[in-house]
This record gives sequence, C-alpha cells and structure tokens, in this order.
Amino acid sequence: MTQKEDKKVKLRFAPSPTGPLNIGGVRTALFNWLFARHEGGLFVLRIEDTDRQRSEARYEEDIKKSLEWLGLSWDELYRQSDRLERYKFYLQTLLEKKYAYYCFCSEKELEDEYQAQLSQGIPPKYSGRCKSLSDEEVQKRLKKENGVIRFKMPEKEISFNDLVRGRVTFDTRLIGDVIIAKGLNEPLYNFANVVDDFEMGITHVVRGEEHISNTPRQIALQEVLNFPSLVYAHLPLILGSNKKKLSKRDLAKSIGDYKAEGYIPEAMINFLVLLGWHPKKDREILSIKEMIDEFSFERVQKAGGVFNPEKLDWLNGHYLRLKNPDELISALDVFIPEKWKEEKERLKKVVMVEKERMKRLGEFVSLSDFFFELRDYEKTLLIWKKSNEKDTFENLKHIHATLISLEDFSHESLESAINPLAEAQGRGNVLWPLRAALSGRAASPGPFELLDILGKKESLERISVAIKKLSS
RNA sequence: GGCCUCAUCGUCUAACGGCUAGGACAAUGCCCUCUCACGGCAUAAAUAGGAGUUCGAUUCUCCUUGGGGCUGCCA
Repeated sequence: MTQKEDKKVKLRFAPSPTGPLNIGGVRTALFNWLFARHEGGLFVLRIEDTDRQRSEARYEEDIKKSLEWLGLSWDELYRQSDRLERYKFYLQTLLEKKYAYYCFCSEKELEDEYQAQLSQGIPPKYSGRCKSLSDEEVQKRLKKENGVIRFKMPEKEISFNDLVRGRVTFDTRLIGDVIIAKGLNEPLYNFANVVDDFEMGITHVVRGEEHISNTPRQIALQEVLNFPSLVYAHLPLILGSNKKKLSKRDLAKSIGDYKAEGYIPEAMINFLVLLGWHPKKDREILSIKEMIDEFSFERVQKAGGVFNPEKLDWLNGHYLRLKNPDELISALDVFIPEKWKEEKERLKKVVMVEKERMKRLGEFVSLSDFFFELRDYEKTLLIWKKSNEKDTFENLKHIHATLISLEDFSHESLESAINPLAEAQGRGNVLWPLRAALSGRAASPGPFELLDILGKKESLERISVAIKKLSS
C-alpha cells in the first residue's frame, strides 16, 4: 500500500442480511457513500452474517439489488461468513493473552442473576463467575459442553470524539464482560466488527445512533488488540410518526416496497439525504453531484427525524415530471398492461399528459386506463354544473358535426375548430361535456389533449356514445 | 431502574450572541381554469419550562420536563 492510498478515507456499510433493506439502512449507506465520494475515498459493502439463524442469502441479494437500484455503488465487497478463520485467529490471541475467557454459565443462570440484580436495584451485568476458571478446568469442560467467549472488559472510562455529537464518554464498569463469540467458529457482532474494520483498513465508522453504546466495547477491543482507533459518526435515527425507531423489527417498509409502489431512486435519495442533513444554502432539490460536493458531518442533525411520506411523494412527483417520455415509459414498464405497450405512440402521449398528475408510477394505470378503454358512466356526468341536459345534448351534436368534417386533428386545428362554439355557448357548456364524453370521468386532462391522443375515429365514437345516452 | 443522548412551525429544517425567527412538505385561501393536476401568489403555524452569563440570547452554562437509543449467546 502506498503512502497516498494510506491517507484515503475508507468507509463501510455493514448490514446484516436478516431482512430486506429498509429506509434506515439506505440512509446509513447513503451518508457513508456520500462522505467516501466527497473525500475521494472508498466505500465497502460488508455483509454481516454472523447470526446464522437469521441470516439468509435472499436478503443479501435484496440488499445488493436495492443499493444498485439506488446507485450506491461499492468498491469492495465482503461477507463475514467467508472470514471465519480471521476471527478465529484473533479469538485465540485474545484467549492466549488472557484478554478473554471461556464462560459456561447457562442462560438460566444468567437470567436469574440478571433478575436478582435488577430487584436489588443495581445495574445488571455479568458477575464474572467464570473469569477465574483454570486452564485445565476449561479444557475439561470444553470436551463435554459448549462455552461462550467473553472479553475481559477493562474497568475505566472510554471516550471518543463523535463527528456529529462531539465527545461521548462511557464508564465500562457498567458494561461487564461482553460475549464476543459463541465459540471459536462463531464470532459475534461486537468482535467481528472490530476485526473487520481493522483488517479492511476502515477509517470512518458511520452508523445509526443505536450503535453508540456498542462503541466503547469496540474501542476496548481495539485497544487490547493494538488496532488503530477510528473516527465515528453516529447518525440520528429515522423515526415513525409515533416518534419511535423505524427498524426492521417494526413493520417498516423495504426499499423494494417503495420501488413497487412507483417511487424512483432520485426521489428516494433526495428525500433521505434531507432527513438528517441540509446543504448550507437551504435547498430541497439536489442532484447527486451537489450532495457529494457539499456533504459534511458538521451539518448532520443530532435529533432523530420523523419520516414524512408527503414530502417523499412531492419529491417523487417532481422527479417524475423531469423525465422525458422514453425514460418514463421504461420506468413504467412493470406497471402497465402488455396491451398498452402495443400502442407505443399513444402510450407516449398519454405518459406525457398524465405525468403532471402522477406522484407514484403505480398510480399511472388507474389514472389513464380510460385512454385505452372507456368505462360506462352515468349520463349526468356529461352535464356541466352550470348547464342543463338540453344544452349539453345540442352542444355535443354540434361538436360531433364539427369534428366529423375536420381533416387536421392536431391540437391547434382542434382548438380553432371548437373554440368559436365554446366562446358562443360558454366554455364550460362545451368543453366539460366534450371532456366528460371522451374520458368518462369528472377529472381528466383537457379535451384538446384527449382528442389529440384518442384520434378522430375513437373520439367521434365516444361522442356518439354520449349523445346516445342523452337522447335515451 | 441504570447508562448514553436529543429538544425551532404538524413534519423536514435555516439562523454557528445581534433585523419583524427564514425556506420546504402538508394545510387553508386566491389566481390560472370546463374538471383534475401543474404553475403562481397569499395566509396560518415554532424557539418545551425555569434560572444564570451578557448591553443583547433560538444560539453559551445549569436545573426541570419531555422524547429517543442501549441495557441479547441480534446487528
């Protein structure tokens, strides 16, 4: 490793594949990624699958797919289950140097101890009963039963400088000897994490605030192993509307769920970056480049933030409107019926007209299905609120007659053909029935846009249907 | 309970001792308009409470209150 590379920052996103990637995870990944890119450093993805019971390959896939979809690319990829030998090595070192010891206490014993301490009003922690077991005793018991490995927590104050919170201090006397492995081949989070951060050359640890109390344990481990210290930044939690943590254990939605509803990556990223961070010159809409250029931990919020779905909707609508028809059609691909795709030109026009009304891609079909198939409607729909049945009938007949002889069905030509009538009869008297007849709906794009998209033949048919309804 | 931590409109936030506390989402009203949406304009809406430091506190200190996280052989 050269001197120059040595100075590069290196960050990691370290999710455990025990569930699909959620909003909180993405925000953590995003801030790591943004800082790494801002500094011209590296971003690594580390799958923390030491919990064999709950880790699943499909979740690892989901995490990778989701990050790719969002554009959060990683430079290196690791999986903890591939690195068991490394943890074993350090575990043996710790054991040999007596920084760690085997513990054979049963879960029942531990639970009783815990309850007893609690009822006496003293802070619960492991008593250290197995700390003084002799080597012979340990070897003997290991042949018959499984023991866990505990780290001898040094008794002192540990403090670190957090990039978002400043100095944070803990008293390790309150912590007790933490279990760092269930055996030589089964490392646990606090330990595997420390080994990996060292071996992978991580410089900055950026993670959720829920890990803040793990930090002193990890620092204590680093100290006895002679690992260099790291820079920490603990991000405020993302909260639900009840102000409670939004975690995988809650019913928090996964990124896949948001994708399925029709949220797009630009909106998700923009929304999330604003949840806990703000650019210096207050703005809401930011490109990825601007985020990278301007990101800094000094501007990261300390207090937890409530997830605000309306703002996400607004941003999503904004980014949707920025797209051109081809981009929109390909984004819409999984949402629309195959039949619609056969009418490419019409679909293109529909997409451009309806994008103003769309907040999520998932709304597109219900918003625009009438373009492809007119549903039955009540004849009262055709009558404008300030009009009556007779005028409506007359006006529609007039429109029908006008359109039937119109060759050029372009927007401008349509307007100049119909406007005289609309001006003479009152715009609402003419345009409302026309639009209602064409769409079968109370709310829709304007009549000229509908005529243009539907074409002469279909427009006339729909108007005839309306006339028939009124004369029956 | 213990430890850590946080506190500006309903929500996301700006103001890093000095204007009538600014913006955005949402809400409401108006304009545009045949409708819906987009867009434009406008209104309402906040420094949790109490001491202290200071000529002056949203900002600094302390206390109170309230919220959150952790307290796993999960991460």
